[in-house]
Amino acid sequence: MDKYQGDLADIIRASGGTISETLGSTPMTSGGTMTDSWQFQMDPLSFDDLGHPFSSLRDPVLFPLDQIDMSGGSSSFFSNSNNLQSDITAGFCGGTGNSFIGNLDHQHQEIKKSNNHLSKMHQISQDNTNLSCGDSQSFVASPRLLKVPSSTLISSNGRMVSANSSRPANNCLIKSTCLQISSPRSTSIKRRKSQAKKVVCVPAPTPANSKPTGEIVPSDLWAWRKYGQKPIKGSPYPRGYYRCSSSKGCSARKQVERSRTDSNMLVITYTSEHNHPWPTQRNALAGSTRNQHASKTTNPTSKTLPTADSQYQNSLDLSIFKEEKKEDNDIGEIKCTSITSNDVIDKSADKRLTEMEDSDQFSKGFTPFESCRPAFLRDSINHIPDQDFFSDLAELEFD
DNA sequence: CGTATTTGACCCGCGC
DNA sequence: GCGCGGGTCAAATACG
Repeated sequence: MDKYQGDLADIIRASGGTISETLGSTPMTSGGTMTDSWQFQMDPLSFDDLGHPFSSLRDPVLFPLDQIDMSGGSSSFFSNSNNLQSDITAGFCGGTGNSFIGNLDHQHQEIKKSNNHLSKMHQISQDNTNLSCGDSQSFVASPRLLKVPSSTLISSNGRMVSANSSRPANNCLIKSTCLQISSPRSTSIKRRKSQAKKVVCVPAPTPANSKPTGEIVPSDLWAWRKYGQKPIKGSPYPRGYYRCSSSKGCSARKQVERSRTDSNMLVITYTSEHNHPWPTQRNALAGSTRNQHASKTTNPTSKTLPTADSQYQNSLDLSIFKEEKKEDNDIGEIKCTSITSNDVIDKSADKRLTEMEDSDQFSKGFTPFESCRPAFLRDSINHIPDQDFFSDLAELEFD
């Protein structure tokens, strides 16, 4: 394979993270379905710094992908190979220093290359338009699966989010984010293509009254305002366009669409970064109040449908994922315990966290999110790649 | 009245 | 250059 050299100014960052759950202790196989795999109704962004959609981008952590089988279905996650020669996409995940990553055949292999995450990467290309989270061949078999090795409190919207408490979680798998780095050839690519993007896949919240084509969008800490919707060729589902409404002039945007192959999955693409601090809880809920109300009063056939954020937020549970056991060579199981639920959505995240910290749960071994977040992620967020980082990256050879 | 959503029109990148 | 498709704009509308 040719040698690709990245350019610092030519880096396109695209990442996403999600969490899935295996069925019991049985690892997912390439023949599995995402429907079976995804049980958590949580915002994958929670693994960022309390929901910052781009926080992971500040410091991409690159995993050696030589342990990952990128053949067959794995690579089909990025199914468009038109840009194979020009784009380098390096997968990376968050986790502890001794994280586990890889496809199903390797997920128990330990990767200990903290000193050189760039040792090897696998070149793949990405075309957001072809993302198909629900495609078992493309996503379940994706190598971007990471077990969470440490106790993890999942947070979203500045709140604690949870999995469906009716079904205890066992092993939690985090689909890693991706770092897409273009080659010098792509410097000529127009702005639209070179925008930083972060693509995440999440299970589509499905309130009882939602429609199959629903517009239920998992919320994050930011306030979003919908400014457009377009039908997408080849997809039965429209794509919604949202921009940040927390701050005037913020260029952050996101697109939400349903997976073409699994309507239970949502593909959310974040573009641009927020240019302002975290919104307050009140701001974060801006726009949802009306819709929450509307969802209760509006005729289902009404032209104005309730937004997804409000409905989804209503269904959020507050949960803690506790590491059940941990072995030297394995990460053990992570158990999900639901603590609170619907009645807390109007409280601030801080208050919730405080309540949780004061509860007996913590005294019995649960830890708050900030402290139990995988150290690997913590460190990565606090560390900004320096020039050497990218120099090393540029000198990588891919075969 | 302020804010959010809807939706057709328009703009623009991109392939042919 | 042309047409397609995706992204954005902005007027109309809905709602509190």
